[in-house]
Amino acid sequence: MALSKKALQSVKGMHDILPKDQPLWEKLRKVTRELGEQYNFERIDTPIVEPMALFERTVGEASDIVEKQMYVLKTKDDDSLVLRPEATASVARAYVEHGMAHVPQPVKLYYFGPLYRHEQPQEGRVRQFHQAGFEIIGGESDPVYDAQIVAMAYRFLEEMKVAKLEIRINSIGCKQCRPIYRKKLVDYYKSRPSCKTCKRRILVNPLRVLDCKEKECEVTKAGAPAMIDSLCTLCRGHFKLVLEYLDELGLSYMLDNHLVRGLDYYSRTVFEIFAEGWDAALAGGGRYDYLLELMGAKATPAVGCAVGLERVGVALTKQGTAVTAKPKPRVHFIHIGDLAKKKSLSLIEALRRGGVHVEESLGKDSLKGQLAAADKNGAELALIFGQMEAFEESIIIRDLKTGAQETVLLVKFVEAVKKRL
RNA sequence: GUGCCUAUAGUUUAGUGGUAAAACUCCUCUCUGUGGCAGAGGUGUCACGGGUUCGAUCCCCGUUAGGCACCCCA
Repeated sequence: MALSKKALQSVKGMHDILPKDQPLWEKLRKVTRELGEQYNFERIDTPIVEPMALFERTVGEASDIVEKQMYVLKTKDDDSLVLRPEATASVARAYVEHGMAHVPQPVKLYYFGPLYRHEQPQEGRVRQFHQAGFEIIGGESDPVYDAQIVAMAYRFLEEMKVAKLEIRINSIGCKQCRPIYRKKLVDYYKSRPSCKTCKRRILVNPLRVLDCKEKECEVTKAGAPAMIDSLCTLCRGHFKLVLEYLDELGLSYMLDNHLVRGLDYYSRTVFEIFAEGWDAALAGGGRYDYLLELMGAKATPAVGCAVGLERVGVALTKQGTAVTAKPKPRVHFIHIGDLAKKKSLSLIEALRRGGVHVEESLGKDSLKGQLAAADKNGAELALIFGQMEAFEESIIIRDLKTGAQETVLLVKFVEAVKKRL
């Protein structure tokens, strides 16, 4: 029985990465790997499925991710598993589980893989999406790591040739100063006009009012107290150093005291990187000194970033600099007749072993058809091997541009082909 | 989860209340000894389900998917 239409379609918000998209993804993988190696990070791959509790605790019960975006799986044992909605918690889990606190600190790890969130798809937002991320776990809560992480995220986008980047950065303080700020903000909002959503937000997750884009909130938001003025001495000093290190690295940034981020585990530094003209963050990250503690492990400072890979692709397309396919094969092997076809296999094999990128059309038998295929593939040379050549132990090399052709002996034809490329 | 818009061939699109068309692509043939050309043919349950109608690809409703925005986030 034929499958239904729906069964023949990828599920909503999850897409095939087709051959034509592969050059982009190959480059993304390459940049991830190279950057990881350059900065002395080690690769880690964690399972796509994790216990649900891992994210409930760490990302935040009130966050959208946990409230409504997780793909939850019930197992036969009645465990609740989820398709991971983000990777930082998984990496931190691995750090704890494998006792990485007992190797030289900090531990630097990078990953590349898919994440799952049940959201409404739109530009730059799909349900299965990919991130490359870099995490520094352990050691001190040293601002130099924050700066390095920002630099890496920036470098990543630079290496991918995304133009006109803008770093927005903020500090959201620590356990000591954030509650004080939160109270200030709540008090401030109580007596002022704001939109419906913000009236709710101010009760549930006050910091989020700073993200609001409603007209009603504009004036109130503009006059709202800034976190940066409420930072405690330690956090202020920390943030100041982060900025100084960024200056030292020659990275320009924009202070954005409305930048808060949605996940509970962030503390102090938070940042996002945008490409001009598109209001979607291409990369983001920050410090998460409380994450391991939230997991019930020993409090351990950490900082990290993630790059939204689909978004990098969208940004490149918008900027007209999409990554394009590699050049096509340049040599096309053509056979004529059954005897030649049989012998062709080992000749093609010899070319491949010799490092020549050769394409064939062994499935076609007509000479014209094969030449047409060679032409279509943009080959520069055609190698023509027929009955006569098989007897003479030779092969014809035809230049497809000029039409010039010449017969060479098989004993040295691989070299002859190479010479002409 | 909400709102608006959209759905015709592999792709980009036209079109009509009387069951479809163009361009490009792909496949086959003309064509087992020389390509780009040409000619001929082929590739569609007009997204799915229901309703109105003598008749629906077209009008109406629902579903699904896609796009955009909200929300949120990478």
